[in-house]
Amino acid sequence: MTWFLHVDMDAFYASVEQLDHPELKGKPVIVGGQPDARRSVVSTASYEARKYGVHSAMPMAQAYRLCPDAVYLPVRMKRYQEKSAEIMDIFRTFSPDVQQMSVDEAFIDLTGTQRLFGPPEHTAQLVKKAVREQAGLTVSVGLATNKYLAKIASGISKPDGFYVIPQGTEAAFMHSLPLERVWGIGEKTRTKLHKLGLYTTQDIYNTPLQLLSNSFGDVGAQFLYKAVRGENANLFTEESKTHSISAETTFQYDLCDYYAIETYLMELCYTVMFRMYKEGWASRTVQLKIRYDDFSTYSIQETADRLIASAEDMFSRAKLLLKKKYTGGNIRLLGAGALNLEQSAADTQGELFDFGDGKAKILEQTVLQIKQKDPSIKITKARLLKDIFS
DNA sequence: TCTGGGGTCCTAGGACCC
DNA sequence: TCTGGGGTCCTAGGACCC
Repeated sequence: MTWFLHVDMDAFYASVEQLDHPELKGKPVIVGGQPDARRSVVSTASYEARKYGVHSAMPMAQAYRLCPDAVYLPVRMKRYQEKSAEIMDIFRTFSPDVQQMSVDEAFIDLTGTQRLFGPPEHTAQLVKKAVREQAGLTVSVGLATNKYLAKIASGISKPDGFYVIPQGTEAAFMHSLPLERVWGIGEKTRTKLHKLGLYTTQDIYNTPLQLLSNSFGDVGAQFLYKAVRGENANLFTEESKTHSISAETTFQYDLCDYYAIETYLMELCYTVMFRMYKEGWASRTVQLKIRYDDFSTYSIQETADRLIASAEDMFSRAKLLLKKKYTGGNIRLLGAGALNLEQSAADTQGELFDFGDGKAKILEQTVLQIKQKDPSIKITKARLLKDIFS
């Protein structure tokens, strides 16, 4: 019998802040953009703040009205990643098979760990204890016979929760679950289900696969059919086929000056390309994303025959996309990305196939190396300098 | 009070080839 | 001279998740 544990850290960003600043323990803490900044949202609210109705993705201004006395803190991603790595290492002392899903959650395969740690229920408690004692944080865990159910289970009794779905009760568990808790069914799908007269997991259970296919397509129907039976066993197992790296910015005030738009686009391209250098990716596809003041959102992408050679190269491709897509108007958000990433090959052919970008790439990578050695050193394109001095 | 940023996967249609 | 069928690659948009 296979057993999977899903571990979800409780209000992760806020909890790390409370750990690093003990005087904040027991107080409402809200991590996100500045509360007085326009267009910022809540990343994480501590459970003390959630009592006031504050939750993730809520506009900061609204959170501030609900809970003006909360402590508002900016996101310190590096710190959370560091803490995350520490906790993942703790997980790996319980099983060699740890699958990290995001900064604050992971699956731990407990199949065959009985000899070392006892039954899975016991091991789950050991994991909670180890994280609490060694990392100073609480986590919620779900234990089930497949990853899909373990993931749902971990959300049942948050925070500091523990929920087991015993073998043989999988379908019964799903029948007891409100639609809002079914992973993979969001607001749009729920509305669509309601229109079909389906309000519960049991309603879906009693609907023939063929009927579901008519409304949700073969893949969607298959997902729903299996979900309500607790049978999405291999949902999180496949390696993802595609990878992408993107960066986007929502401006505090809309942009309509073409030169300013291009300058931000350049900054985004440099951000994306520098990450690709660091992580060893290559790509032939550049994507541009535009969101206007009415929130309408458009994207355009173009795949070339040859790889993006440098940040400058990516910028010139993105500029062409901007020219094609942007017809004027107020831009609220601008994004740039590289899609269909491939492993970057060793740079042995650089001289042979130098399309004039070789120098740009070497320059950019040198800048990156200097920045990595000493992050306090500021080197940047003259066009971006205004950001440094502003 | 309008609505962040970074991802993955799916669909439907078009281009192109055999 | 009214039009098959399959496969692959690409694109734009949408749904969902953390």
